[in-house]
Amino acid sequence: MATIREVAKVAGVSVGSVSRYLNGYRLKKENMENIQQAIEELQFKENIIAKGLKNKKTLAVGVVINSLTDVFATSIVSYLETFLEQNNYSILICDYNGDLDRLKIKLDFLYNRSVDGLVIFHLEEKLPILEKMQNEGVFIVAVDAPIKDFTSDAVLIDNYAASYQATSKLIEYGHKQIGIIAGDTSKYIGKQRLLGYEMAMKEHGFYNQSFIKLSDYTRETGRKKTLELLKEEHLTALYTVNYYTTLGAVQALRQLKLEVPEDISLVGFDYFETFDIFSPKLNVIVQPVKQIAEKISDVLLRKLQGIDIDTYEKIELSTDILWRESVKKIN
Amino acid sequence: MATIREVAKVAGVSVGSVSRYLNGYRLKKENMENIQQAIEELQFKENIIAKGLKNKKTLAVGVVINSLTDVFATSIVSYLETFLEQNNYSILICDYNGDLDRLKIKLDFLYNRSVDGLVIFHLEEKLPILEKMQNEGVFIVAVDAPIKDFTSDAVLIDNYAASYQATSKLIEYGHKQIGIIAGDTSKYIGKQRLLGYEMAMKEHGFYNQSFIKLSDYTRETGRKKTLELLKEEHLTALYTVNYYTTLGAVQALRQLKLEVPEDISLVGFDYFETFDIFSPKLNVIVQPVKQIAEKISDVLLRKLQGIDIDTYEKIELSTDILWRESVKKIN
DNA sequence: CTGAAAGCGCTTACAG
DNA sequence: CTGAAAGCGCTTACAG
Repeated sequence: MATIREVAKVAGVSVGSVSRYLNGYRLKKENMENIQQAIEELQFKENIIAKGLKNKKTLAVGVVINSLTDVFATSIVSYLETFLEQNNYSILICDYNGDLDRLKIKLDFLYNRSVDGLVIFHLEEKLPILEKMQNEGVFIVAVDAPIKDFTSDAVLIDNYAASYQATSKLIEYGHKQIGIIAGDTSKYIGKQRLLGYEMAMKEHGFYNQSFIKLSDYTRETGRKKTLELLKEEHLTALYTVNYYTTLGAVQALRQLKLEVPEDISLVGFDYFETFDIFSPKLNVIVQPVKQIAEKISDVLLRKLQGIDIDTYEKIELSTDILWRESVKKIN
Repeated sequence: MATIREVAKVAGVSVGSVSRYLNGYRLKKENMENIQQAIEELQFKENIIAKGLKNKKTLAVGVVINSLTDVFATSIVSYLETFLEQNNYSILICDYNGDLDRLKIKLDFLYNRSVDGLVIFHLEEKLPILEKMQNEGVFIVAVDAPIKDFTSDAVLIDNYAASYQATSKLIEYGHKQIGIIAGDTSKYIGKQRLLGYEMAMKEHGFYNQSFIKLSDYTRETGRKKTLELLKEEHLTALYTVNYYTTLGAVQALRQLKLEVPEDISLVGFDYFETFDIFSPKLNVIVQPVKQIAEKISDVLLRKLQGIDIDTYEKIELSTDILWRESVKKIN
């Protein structure tokens, strides 16, 4: 727990010189060597707190996700943590489990912690605290969905194109009766994912409103809506718009003793290893998790370094589709 | 971004008084009111960094888990984050994905951040950095497994009893040929979970070494080992010692077209919602996730408040068993 | 290139 | 109960 002051004494220089050395300035060669030696001798570790007090920087980034048990979000956070750590930024993580009041508490908490940056997942409504933070110089990156009426950097995927492609591909395979278990279409992601499907269906004249069920991204609702939809309509294919909905659909198909792809084809969203216990292997839209994390950290680190501070980027990444065994060609 | 100094000026008192007020000391009633008013007027927010510099406290706790996509660990962290946040502590989260070098880097990072506490999951080998941190006053809590030759608080579950109970229950149901896909038995958890099984089997004279396969907690190895085991031995029941191994076993049984529980009974470890897409519903050992988080934060917060600083607790929580449809009674 | 000094926003022992 | 002052461990404009 030596301080810069002790290092200075041992090295025979002033504290200012030690500070400069630590911050990469060039000193007289001899001084640099002496300082380095003193640092090692004393096992000096710089005090990030004290540094932060002067610099008005905490080297901390708040990350807010809905749930820490959401594998999609945490797999992004996992990469992000590594990238930021490599740049000496730590992550303060918070989740709020869909409770808006808790979200506000957590944001207040991060505000009080004076984080330098904030990464916020799937939030669409602007909150006053966000503006306050932004005004005080906190860089905010929205992930998954842009925040309405709020200018910030955003890293998104092209949800519309993802759905459009998946649906088109099903159509290519001869399907016309394609159902969708959509998400909350009052929100950005849900809307985009539904629109892409609708566009593809309309282009081929297959659009039918009764093929559409709205759900809430949970497994259980996904399961119920799938059961409902299949009771009402005869479908040859089904498209489910997120991981948990896909799980629910799989469960429903099993309850109905429908075989995939013999009885019905299935395309899901978001790949996770767990899916591979299903046979046949599901066809799924894959989000570029690592790339998303890279973009978030790129955008954020640039700003944190003071580069292009007042231009905002909205980055939209394309998705991939893992085409395996759960879709059958029909005529 | 008002400071204590400005508040003092507006309230007509000294900075010391404002500081005392903020820290809960009683002042003259009038002064307290003036200070409170000034705080609101100026929207004063205390600077945790500056506070930390004086107090030598960061109000931050490092949390190290193997993988941010491990739902078991993150569900504990989710509770933990809430409990700590309520006490004004933030969580710095790190994962290392099984890479010991990365683990060391992350621990160094947390050391440099001067965290006040450290929660470290499933680490068994002591590392020099841990001793260094402990010597400098960082409170360390081991979760999942105790750290060998290292004295710290620990929050564990009774793995031995969990296995013993599960196996005994299978025996009660008439099973004698009970296989186990165990974990890494060179490690604490793997060993304990195997020992409990062995003890139950031995007590009834059913022990047979060929019923045992060692695995590595991954789905894929779990799958392979299950296939091997069932090719070699005729079993009426199988016990799998963690979540991912259980997933692998389910997959293997499916490949072999074995029905649960008609053809073979199955007991798994760790309950997660995902399991419920399987029919029949699996019988699983359940760890008390929320309680684990509570104990971690209790132990840690006490120490952080300076209570019982030099006694260490090893808390072993009992598990529960969710007994549902995947075990058949036989005679 | 480098030292002396002021200051970041707090806390707290000291004196009254 | 409270003010003045020193100090936590750094950074940096200023002067040389």
